[in-house]
Amino acid sequence: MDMAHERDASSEEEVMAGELRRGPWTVEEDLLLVNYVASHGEGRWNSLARSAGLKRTGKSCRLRWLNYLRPDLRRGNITPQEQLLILELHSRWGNRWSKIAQHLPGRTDNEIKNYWRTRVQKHAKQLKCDVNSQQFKDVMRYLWMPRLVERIQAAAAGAAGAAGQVQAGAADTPPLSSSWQHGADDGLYASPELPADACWSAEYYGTAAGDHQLLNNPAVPELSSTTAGSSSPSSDSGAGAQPWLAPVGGAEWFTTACDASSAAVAMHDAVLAGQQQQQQPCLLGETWTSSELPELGVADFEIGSFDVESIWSMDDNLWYTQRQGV
DNA sequence: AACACCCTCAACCGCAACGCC
DNA sequence: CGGCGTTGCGGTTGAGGGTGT
Repeated sequence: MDMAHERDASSEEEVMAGELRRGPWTVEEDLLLVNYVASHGEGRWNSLARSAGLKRTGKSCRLRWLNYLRPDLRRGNITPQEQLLILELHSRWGNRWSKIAQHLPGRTDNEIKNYWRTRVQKHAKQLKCDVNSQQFKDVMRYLWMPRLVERIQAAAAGAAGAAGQVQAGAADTPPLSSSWQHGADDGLYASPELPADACWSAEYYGTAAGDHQLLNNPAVPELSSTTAGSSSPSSDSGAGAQPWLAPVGGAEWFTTACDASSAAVAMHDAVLAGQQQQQQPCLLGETWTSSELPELGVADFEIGSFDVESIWSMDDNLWYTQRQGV
C-alpha cells in the first residue's frame, strides 16, 4: 500500500531525526501514557501520542497500552485451563489470535500468539511434523488436551481437598469422566492460580446444571452445541479456520478428551513404570509400540525424539509432580 | 569465569479494513 | 466515489535473561 509506505517513510524520517522513539518503553513514557488515557480515554492514538507528549507513533502507543498497560491484563503463566482453551479455539479458528484472545479475559492476542509459537510449535518441531498436520492435531487432541484436563482436575482436587477441611465432603472428588466434565461442583474447577471470580471456574467448564459450558458458553457462541453445526458460513469458517476438529457436536471433543485422558494417563503410568529408576526422558517411540499408536495417528511418522513430559511441564511440573506423588 | 546457544516476549512491521470527509 | 487517517490483525524480529558447555 503506497499510502502506508509513505506514512512509514515519514515515520522513519522522524525516527532518524530523533523526533520519534522506538524500542523498549521507559517508566516515564508508561506514566505519560497511563495518565493521558486515564484522563482522556483510549483511541485516536496518533493525536493521543502528540497530545500526551510522547515521541512515539500512535501505533506504538496503542500496542503498549493494549499489551502491557491496560489495567485488566492478567499476569503470569498461561494456566492449564487457558492452555486447553487455546488449543481448542486454535483448532477451530486457526491463527485468529485476537478472536481467541477475546475468550481469554485479560490475555492479549500477542501473548497467545507467543505462547503458540514458543510452546506449541516447539513440540510440533520436536515431533518433526507440521503444526497443522493431522498427526500433530491428534497428539494435541488425544494426548496433550487430556493431560491438561487431568492436570486441571489434579489441581482442583488439591484445592478441593484443602477446602474439604472446611466444607465436609468437598474432598470427595468425583471421577474425571463423570463429574468433572459435567461440572457437578463449581469449586472443582477453580484453579489456585486464578482469582475466585475467574470465568474459568463454572462459566467455562461447567455448571451445576451439568452442561458443557465450555462449549455452550454464550461468550463462545461458535462452540455452542446448538450453533456449532448451524452457524452461518461466516469468515470464521473461511481460509483462516482449520477444520481438523470439524464440526463436532458441542462438547464432543471435550468428552473425547476426557475419556481419552484415562487411556493417556494409563499410558503415562506405564511409561513411568517402564522407566523404572532411569531418569531419562520419556520417549514415545521407545515406550509405545506402533501397534498402540494408530488410533492416535502418530504411528507412521517419526516420534522417537519427542519428549512427552515436556508437554505438560512447559511452565512448571505441577502435574507431573502430582502424578509422581500418587 | 567465559562463551555460546536457546528461549521468551515486548515491540515492530506490513497490510487490510473501516470510517469520515 | 476517492482520498486520507485510524484501527486492528497476523507475522516477524531482536534484546535480554537463562542454561549448557
